Amino acid sequence: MPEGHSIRRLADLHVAHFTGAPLKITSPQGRFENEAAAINGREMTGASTHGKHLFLHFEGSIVHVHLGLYGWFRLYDSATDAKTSVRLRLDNGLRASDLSGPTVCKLIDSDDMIEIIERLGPDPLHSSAMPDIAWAKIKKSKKTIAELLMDQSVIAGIGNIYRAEILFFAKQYPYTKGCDISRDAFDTMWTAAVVFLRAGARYGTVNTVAVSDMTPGEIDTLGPQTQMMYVYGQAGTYCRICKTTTLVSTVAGRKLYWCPRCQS
DNA sequence: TTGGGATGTCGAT
DNA sequence: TCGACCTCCCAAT
Repeated sequence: MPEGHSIRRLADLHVAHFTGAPLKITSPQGRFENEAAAINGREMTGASTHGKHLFLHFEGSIVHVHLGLYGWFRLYDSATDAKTSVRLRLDNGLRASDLSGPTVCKLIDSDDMIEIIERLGPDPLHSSAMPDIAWAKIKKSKKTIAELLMDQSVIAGIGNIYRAEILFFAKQYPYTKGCDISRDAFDTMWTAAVVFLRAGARYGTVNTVAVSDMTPGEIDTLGPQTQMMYVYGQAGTYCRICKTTTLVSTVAGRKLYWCPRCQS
Protein backbone atom coordinates (compact mmCIF):
# COMPACT_ATOMS: atom_id res chain seq x y z
CA MET A 1 0.00 0.00 0.00
CA PRO A 2 2.97 2.27 -0.11
CA GLU A 3 3.92 5.18 -2.31
CA GLY A 4 6.94 7.33 -1.55
CA HIS A 5 5.34 9.21 1.33
CA SER A 6 4.67 6.00 3.28
CA ILE A 7 8.25 4.83 2.84
CA ARG A 8 9.52 8.16 4.16
CA ARG A 9 7.33 7.76 7.24
CA LEU A 10 8.54 4.22 7.85
CA ALA A 11 12.14 5.44 7.68
CA ASP A 12 11.38 8.17 10.20
CA LEU A 13 9.55 5.71 12.42
CA HIS A 14 12.50 3.33 12.48
CA VAL A 15 14.95 6.12 13.24
CA ALA A 16 12.73 7.27 16.11
CA HIS A 17 12.19 3.87 17.68
CA PHE A 18 15.05 1.59 16.74
CA THR A 19 18.31 3.51 16.48
CA GLY A 20 20.84 3.87 19.27
CA ALA A 21 20.71 0.43 20.87
CA PRO A 22 21.64 -3.09 19.82
CA LEU A 23 18.73 -4.88 18.17
CA LYS A 24 17.66 -8.47 18.27
CA ILE A 25 17.15 -9.27 14.58
CA THR A 26 15.31 -12.40 13.50
CA SER A 27 13.37 -13.84 10.60
CA PRO A 28 10.41 -15.78 12.03
CA GLN A 29 9.38 -16.76 8.50
CA GLY A 30 12.91 -17.98 7.76
CA ARG A 31 13.48 -16.40 4.37
CA PHE A 32 15.87 -13.81 5.81
CA GLU A 33 17.33 -16.09 8.47
CA ASN A 34 21.03 -16.07 7.53
CA GLU A 35 21.08 -12.35 6.88
CA ALA A 36 19.28 -11.64 10.14
CA ALA A 37 21.82 -13.75 12.02
CA ALA A 38 24.64 -11.80 10.36
CA ILE A 39 23.46 -8.46 11.74
CA ASN A 40 21.79 -9.65 14.94
CA GLY A 41 22.95 -7.59 17.90
CA ARG A 42 24.06 -4.59 15.87
CA GLU A 43 22.78 -1.04 16.14
CA MET A 44 20.77 0.68 13.47
CA THR A 45 22.52 3.92 12.67
CA GLY A 46 19.85 5.47 10.47
CA ALA A 47 17.32 4.97 7.71
CA SER A 48 17.10 6.55 4.27
CA THR A 49 14.78 6.37 1.30
CA HIS A 50 14.71 6.95 -2.41
CA GLY A 51 11.27 6.73 -3.93
CA LYS A 52 9.70 3.49 -2.72
CA HIS A 53 13.03 1.99 -1.64
CA LEU A 54 13.87 1.90 2.07
CA PHE A 55 17.40 1.48 3.41
CA LEU A 56 17.93 0.55 7.05
CA HIS A 57 21.53 1.34 7.90
CA PHE A 58 23.49 -0.85 10.30
CA GLU A 59 27.16 -0.80 11.20
CA GLY A 60 28.76 -2.34 8.11
CA SER A 61 25.56 -3.37 6.31
CA ILE A 62 22.35 -2.04 4.88
CA VAL A 63 18.99 -3.79 4.78
CA HIS A 64 17.30 -2.92 1.50
CA VAL A 65 13.51 -3.17 1.67
CA HIS A 66 10.95 -2.73 -1.08
CA LEU A 67 7.41 -3.31 0.11
CA GLY A 68 5.86 -4.05 -3.25
CA LEU A 69 2.11 -4.03 -3.39
CA TYR A 70 1.28 -5.36 0.05
CA GLY A 71 4.38 -5.35 2.19
CA TRP A 72 4.21 -3.45 5.50
CA PHE A 73 5.86 -2.93 8.87
CA ARG A 74 3.81 -3.26 12.02
CA LEU A 75 4.88 -2.26 15.51
CA TYR A 76 4.26 -4.53 18.48
CA ASP A 77 5.27 -4.86 22.08
CA SER A 78 8.40 -7.04 22.22
CA ALA A 79 6.51 -9.66 24.19
CA THR A 80 4.12 -10.25 21.30
CA ASP A 81 4.88 -13.39 19.30
CA ALA A 82 5.59 -12.71 15.64
CA LYS A 83 3.25 -14.13 13.04
CA THR A 84 4.78 -16.89 10.95
CA SER A 85 4.63 -14.65 7.86
CA VAL A 86 7.04 -12.09 9.34
CA ARG A 87 10.13 -11.86 7.14
CA LEU A 88 12.10 -9.61 9.49
CA ARG A 89 11.70 -8.62 13.11
CA LEU A 90 13.69 -5.81 14.70
CA ASP A 91 13.42 -5.91 18.48
CA ASN A 92 14.92 -3.40 20.92
CA GLY A 93 13.59 -5.17 23.99
CA LEU A 94 10.63 -2.83 24.28
CA ARG A 95 9.14 -2.64 20.81
CA ALA A 96 9.33 -4.89 17.80
CA SER A 97 8.95 -3.92 14.16
CA ASP A 98 7.63 -6.77 12.01
CA LEU A 99 8.06 -6.72 8.25
CA SER A 100 5.69 -8.87 6.22
CA GLY A 101 5.09 -9.36 2.52
CA PRO A 102 7.97 -7.35 1.02
CA THR A 103 9.07 -7.78 -2.58
CA VAL A 104 12.66 -7.16 -1.47
CA CYS A 105 14.37 -7.67 1.89
CA LYS A 106 18.06 -8.05 1.29
CA LEU A 107 21.41 -7.36 2.92
CA ILE A 108 23.48 -5.03 0.73
CA ASP A 109 26.51 -2.73 0.98
CA SER A 110 26.81 0.95 0.18
CA ASP A 111 27.94 0.30 -3.41
CA ASP A 112 24.79 -1.74 -3.99
CA MET A 113 22.72 1.08 -2.57
CA ILE A 114 24.33 3.58 -4.92
CA GLU A 115 23.56 1.31 -7.88
CA ILE A 116 19.92 1.05 -6.86
CA ILE A 117 19.57 4.79 -6.50
CA GLU A 118 21.29 5.42 -9.84
CA ARG A 119 18.57 3.43 -11.58
CA LEU A 120 15.89 5.70 -10.11
CA GLY A 121 14.71 9.13 -11.15
CA PRO A 122 14.72 12.16 -8.83
CA ASP A 123 12.61 11.81 -5.67
CA PRO A 124 10.29 14.79 -5.13
CA LEU A 125 10.64 14.28 -1.36
CA HIS A 126 14.34 15.13 -1.48
CA SER A 127 15.06 18.85 -1.33
CA SER A 128 18.09 18.25 -3.55
CA ALA A 129 16.04 16.48 -6.26
CA MET A 130 16.73 17.70 -9.79
CA PRO A 131 13.50 17.83 -11.82
CA ASP A 132 15.45 18.62 -15.00
CA ILE A 133 16.59 15.00 -15.07
CA ALA A 134 12.98 13.80 -15.13
CA TRP A 135 12.06 16.46 -17.68
CA ALA A 136 14.82 15.33 -20.04
CA LYS A 137 13.52 11.74 -19.98
CA ILE A 138 9.92 12.77 -20.48
CA LYS A 139 10.71 15.16 -23.32
CA LYS A 140 12.34 12.45 -25.41
CA SER A 141 9.80 9.69 -24.72
CA LYS A 142 6.96 8.46 -26.92
CA LYS A 143 5.26 6.80 -23.95
CA THR A 144 2.17 8.48 -22.50
CA ILE A 145 2.53 10.80 -19.54
CA ALA A 146 0.34 8.39 -17.54
CA GLU A 147 2.95 5.66 -18.05
CA LEU A 148 5.89 7.96 -17.46
CA LEU A 149 4.64 9.25 -14.10
CA MET A 150 4.59 5.66 -12.82
CA ASP A 151 8.04 4.88 -14.20
CA GLN A 152 10.39 4.90 -11.21
CA SER A 153 13.39 5.62 -13.44
CA VAL A 154 11.72 8.90 -14.47
CA ILE A 155 10.39 10.10 -11.09
CA ALA A 156 10.84 7.98 -7.96
CA GLY A 157 8.06 7.58 -5.44
CA ILE A 158 4.87 8.23 -7.40
CA GLY A 159 2.37 5.36 -7.43
CA ASN A 160 -1.10 4.83 -8.79
CA ILE A 161 -2.88 7.20 -6.39
CA TYR A 162 -0.53 10.12 -6.86
CA ARG A 163 -0.37 9.58 -10.60
CA ALA A 164 -4.13 10.05 -10.89
CA GLU A 165 -4.14 13.03 -8.57
CA ILE A 166 -1.18 14.77 -10.21
CA LEU A 167 -2.67 14.37 -13.70
CA PHE A 168 -6.01 15.69 -12.47
CA PHE A 169 -4.52 18.68 -10.69
CA ALA A 170 -2.47 19.55 -13.77
CA LYS A 171 -5.61 19.20 -15.96
CA GLN A 172 -3.49 16.86 -18.03
CA TYR A 173 -4.87 14.47 -20.64
CA PRO A 174 -3.35 11.11 -19.56
CA TYR A 175 -2.57 9.87 -23.07
CA THR A 176 -0.42 12.78 -24.21
CA LYS A 177 3.01 11.52 -25.19
CA GLY A 178 5.97 12.62 -23.13
CA CYS A 179 7.55 14.35 -26.13
CA ASP A 180 4.40 16.49 -26.49
CA ILE A 181 4.31 17.69 -22.87
CA SER A 182 5.15 21.39 -22.39
CA ARG A 183 7.69 22.52 -19.85
CA ASP A 184 4.94 24.46 -18.05
CA ALA A 185 2.81 21.34 -17.80
CA PHE A 186 5.76 19.36 -16.48
CA ASP A 187 6.53 22.04 -13.90
CA THR A 188 2.93 21.94 -12.69
CA MET A 189 3.07 18.16 -12.32
CA TRP A 190 6.45 18.20 -10.56
CA THR A 191 5.29 20.84 -8.10
CA ALA A 192 2.13 18.82 -7.44
CA ALA A 193 4.29 15.75 -6.81
CA VAL A 194 6.41 17.67 -4.31
CA VAL A 195 3.38 19.08 -2.50
CA PHE A 196 1.32 15.86 -2.48
CA LEU A 197 4.18 13.59 -1.38
CA ARG A 198 5.38 16.01 1.26
CA ALA A 199 1.89 16.37 2.68
CA GLY A 200 1.42 12.60 2.60
CA ALA A 201 4.70 12.08 4.43
CA ARG A 202 3.80 14.67 7.04
CA TYR A 203 0.24 13.58 7.72
CA GLY A 204 0.34 9.89 6.92
CA THR A 205 -2.80 10.20 4.86
CA VAL A 206 -3.50 11.32 1.32
CA ASN A 207 -5.52 14.52 1.10
CA THR A 208 -4.67 16.08 -2.23
CA VAL A 209 -7.73 18.34 -2.16
CA ALA A 210 -6.66 20.16 1.00
CA VAL A 211 -3.10 20.81 -0.08
CA SER A 212 -3.25 21.26 -3.84
CA ASP A 213 -3.00 25.06 -3.76
CA MET A 214 -0.36 25.22 -1.05
CA THR A 215 3.37 25.79 -1.31
CA PRO A 216 5.61 23.12 0.23
CA GLY A 217 6.21 25.48 3.16
CA GLU A 218 2.53 26.04 3.84
CA ILE A 219 1.90 22.31 4.19
CA ASP A 220 3.65 22.33 7.53
CA THR A 221 1.02 24.70 8.98
CA LEU A 222 -1.91 22.28 8.60
CA GLY A 223 -3.46 20.18 11.32
CA PRO A 224 -4.27 16.45 10.98
CA GLN A 225 -5.83 15.46 7.69
CA THR A 226 -8.42 12.91 6.64
CA GLN A 227 -8.18 11.07 3.35
CA MET A 228 -9.66 12.96 0.41
CA MET A 229 -8.79 12.74 -3.26
CA TYR A 230 -9.92 14.37 -6.48
CA VAL A 231 -10.38 11.32 -8.69
CA TYR A 232 -8.55 8.21 -7.44
CA GLY A 233 -10.96 5.35 -6.85
CA GLN A 234 -13.93 7.43 -7.95
CA ALA A 235 -14.97 6.04 -11.35
CA GLY A 236 -18.59 6.75 -12.22
CA THR A 237 -19.04 9.58 -9.75
CA TYR A 238 -19.31 13.28 -10.54
CA CYS A 239 -16.08 15.21 -10.90
CA ARG A 240 -15.46 17.38 -7.86
CA ILE A 241 -14.80 20.37 -10.13
CA CYS A 242 -16.99 20.12 -13.25
CA LYS A 243 -19.58 17.45 -12.29
CA THR A 244 -18.83 15.39 -15.39
CA THR A 245 -18.92 11.61 -14.82
CA THR A 246 -15.40 10.40 -14.06
CA LEU A 247 -13.82 7.47 -15.89
CA VAL A 248 -11.55 4.54 -15.15
CA SER A 249 -9.13 3.24 -17.80
CA THR A 250 -6.42 0.61 -17.62
CA VAL A 251 -2.89 1.81 -18.29
CA ALA A 252 -0.09 -0.77 -18.14
CA GLY A 253 -2.31 -3.05 -16.06
CA ARG A 254 -3.21 -0.43 -13.47
CA LYS A 255 -6.43 1.49 -13.07
CA LEU A 256 -6.30 5.13 -13.99
CA TYR A 257 -9.12 7.35 -12.72
CA TRP A 258 -9.68 10.65 -14.50
CA CYS A 259 -12.12 13.33 -15.59
CA PRO A 260 -12.55 13.47 -19.37
CA ARG A 261 -13.63 17.12 -19.26
CA CYS A 262 -11.10 18.66 -16.84
CA GLN A 263 -8.30 16.58 -18.35
CA SER A 264 -8.91 17.11 -22.04
C1' DT B 1 -16.10 -18.77 4.89
C1' DT B 2 -14.71 -17.28 0.45
C1' DG B 3 -12.73 -14.56 -2.90
C1' DG B 4 -11.54 -10.45 -5.10
C1' DG B 5 -8.72 -6.53 -5.01
C1' DA B 6 -4.87 -3.48 -3.51
C1' DT B 7 -0.92 2.73 -2.91
C1' DG B 8 4.34 -2.58 -7.03
C1' DT B 9 7.68 -4.76 -9.98
C1' DC B 10 9.65 -8.26 -12.80
C1' DG B 11 9.99 -11.68 -16.27
C1' DA B 12 7.95 -14.66 -19.77
C1' DT B 13 5.15 -14.45 -23.87
C1' DT C 1 -0.01 -7.81 -22.15
C1' DC C 2 -0.28 -11.29 -18.63
C1' DG C 3 0.81 -13.99 -14.74
C1' DA C 4 3.66 -14.58 -10.58
C1' DC C 5 5.06 -13.03 -6.41
C1' DC C 6 2.93 -12.90 -1.48
C1' DT C 7 -0.03 -10.75 2.40
C1' DC C 8 -3.95 -8.50 4.40
C1' DC C 9 -8.61 -6.77 4.49
C1' DC C 10 -13.28 -6.45 3.69
C1' DA C 11 -17.48 -7.22 1.04
C1' DA C 12 -20.23 -10.78 -0.41
C1' DT C 13 -21.94 -15.33 0.54
